[in-house]
Amino acid sequence: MTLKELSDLLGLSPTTVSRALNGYPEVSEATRKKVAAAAHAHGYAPNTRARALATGRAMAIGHVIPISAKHEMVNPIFADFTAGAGEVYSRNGYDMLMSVVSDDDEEQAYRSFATKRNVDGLIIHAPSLNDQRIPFLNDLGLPYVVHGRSSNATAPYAWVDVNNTRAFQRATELLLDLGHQRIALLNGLEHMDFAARRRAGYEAALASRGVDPDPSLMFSGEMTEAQGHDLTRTLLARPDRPTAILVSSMIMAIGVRRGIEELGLTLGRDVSLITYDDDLSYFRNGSDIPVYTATRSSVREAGRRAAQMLIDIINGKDSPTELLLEAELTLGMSTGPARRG
Amino acid sequence: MTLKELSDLLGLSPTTVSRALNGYPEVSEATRKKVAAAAHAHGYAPNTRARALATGRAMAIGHVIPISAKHEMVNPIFADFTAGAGEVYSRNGYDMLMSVVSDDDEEQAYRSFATKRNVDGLIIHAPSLNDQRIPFLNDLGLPYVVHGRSSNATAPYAWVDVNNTRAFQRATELLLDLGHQRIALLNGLEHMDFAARRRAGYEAALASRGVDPDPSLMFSGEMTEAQGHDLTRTLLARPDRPTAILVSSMIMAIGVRRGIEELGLTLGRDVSLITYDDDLSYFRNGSDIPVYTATRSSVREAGRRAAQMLIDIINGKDSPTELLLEAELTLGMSTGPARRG
DNA sequence: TCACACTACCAAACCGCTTTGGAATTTACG
DNA sequence: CGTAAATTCCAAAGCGGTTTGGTAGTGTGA
Repeated sequence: MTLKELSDLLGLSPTTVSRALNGYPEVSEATRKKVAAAAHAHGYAPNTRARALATGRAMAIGHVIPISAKHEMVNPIFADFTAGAGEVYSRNGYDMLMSVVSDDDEEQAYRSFATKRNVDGLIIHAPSLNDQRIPFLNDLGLPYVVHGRSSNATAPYAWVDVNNTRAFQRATELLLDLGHQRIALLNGLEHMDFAARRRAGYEAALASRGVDPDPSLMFSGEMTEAQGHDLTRTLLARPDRPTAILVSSMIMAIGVRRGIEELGLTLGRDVSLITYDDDLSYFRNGSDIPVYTATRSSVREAGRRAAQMLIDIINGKDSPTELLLEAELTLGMSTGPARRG
Repeated sequence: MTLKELSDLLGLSPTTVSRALNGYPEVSEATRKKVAAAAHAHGYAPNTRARALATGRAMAIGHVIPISAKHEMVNPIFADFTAGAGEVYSRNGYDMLMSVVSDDDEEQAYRSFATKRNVDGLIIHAPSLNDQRIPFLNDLGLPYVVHGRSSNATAPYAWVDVNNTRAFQRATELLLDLGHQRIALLNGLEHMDFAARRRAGYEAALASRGVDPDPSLMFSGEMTEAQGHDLTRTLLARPDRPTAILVSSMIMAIGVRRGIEELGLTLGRDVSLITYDDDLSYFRNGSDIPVYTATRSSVREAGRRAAQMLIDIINGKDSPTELLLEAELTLGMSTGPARRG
């Protein structure tokens, strides 16, 4: 069913039918009703491609999912972020276009979106400290929103981020309040912006209490379960082992827990643990009392906010283009007072 | 840069330029070279929307991500499946269109894809035993491939699936070989096809050894960590507690492990555990020796195969439209001989 | 009654590409 | 050399919508 067929059926011109369906005022209420009814009855919906060509708007947003070439790893938060963004898109009539590329080819993917003109905007994930995509995209002229920030960026850009510094500062302070002095940090890769900020928060808390940071307690790497386990085993084998561990991801925390329990130690009693929790839908942190004490922030909500921000930008609304979400610190069973050595 | 601009620049007609770029024979090698060079130099790529309109092909595949309205849960395997499929799509010039919908609205989402004509095919996830989407999509006339199968479907359909029955049969046999008699099954929701097949495999193995299945050891529900933990606690509190547990998902297995260890028991010694492992990139099962004994199959590879199958169907190749992948059974540290009561 | 402003509709151009149906030029052959 | 067959290119017609620039028809005020 095309517009022309529908208009022939109604004895109207395509112009009028189009206007009726798109809510233009130059059409009487009576015919608008008739048109709407007929469209519904015959299951007519405008062909996206034709409409996009005529309006110059693709009504689609592009997400580039980079895959670490080395580790073939997909960031586990994409699914939930995407779900949040997707809600907003469909509510606003936008499609979501995903492009899965090896992280070497990422720039090419953006360029291709731009020249092929099949999206109206982009969401950028996982920015590094000095992310080259930002100047690149500023040149490209396609609107975009970054999920996260890039500390060293010089030009302005739109972003939605969590206050990673504050979150880790508060978590560290809680551990210090509980009497912990040797606190290990299992962080993400430190060229990533979020990881650098988390470390800054951790160090700030230590500094404010006059505790010297011990570089041998600080790690950064891929946030996998195995990594969490292995690092924990190494850490706890030391004579001067830490009494608390601060972890950048729930998945890694699970590995930490495994390491702790393999040694016959009890989480929350022998070793305290606070983790960052992205509130992933398939990995809720306990049912009633959280298993892990955690700084929590919904990545799904971040997806919703970023999507809305991007749509606003595309539509020329001058709403704020920077949004800092606070993480909440929820007490679970993985923290307790430091035990006297 | 449009085709017309490029052709003006070259002093050629749009026709010739289009043909040169698309590899049609009616153009001399010399001009083809010239055109290709100019296109590259000016960064020209055809406007997807216009091309789609002209050719009648969207060059895009739709994925509908249903979100459980009740639990707001995103299936964690989507990310990896998507990554696999995405690789194949981009290699073949296809885009991937995602639509996130509450599972009540799923049919509407397919219909919308069909009437708006913005995809050439669909991938269907998580089929139930008697999935209504199959007859619905057969009527709709949009090619599709199902990730999984629907046992009660009457009409034929294209699918890529893992041999769930065989996988769970072998896993159960291994436990029986180790002397376990009371084996619990923590399964997914049993209206889902994969869960029903896994149970069938489990029951077949028990039957072949003359072990009576005990319905009180069989559970089905959402495969979350919390669920795994809670069920395990309940099971192990029983006087006639099972000596082994068979679990349908790695994430659930982590909860099972937590439950076991909270009771001061040791995994692989006091209680054996085999899990289904989808080989998720962010949750590799141990580094050298797997933590869990598992029936493993790469959901990423399934994504690749399903995508290729769909593209073949769209292009009218008559390659096979049914693909059954076998899971491998890998030994980890979570299984051991049954201990004498 | 006439000019003027609305209202309700429509014809045709356009978005940027592909493709059909020639037309012009070159090559091949008797 | 003349003609048939290739070769190489192009004009124009779609694809299915939106949008510009009208034109009838109705209502208002002088």
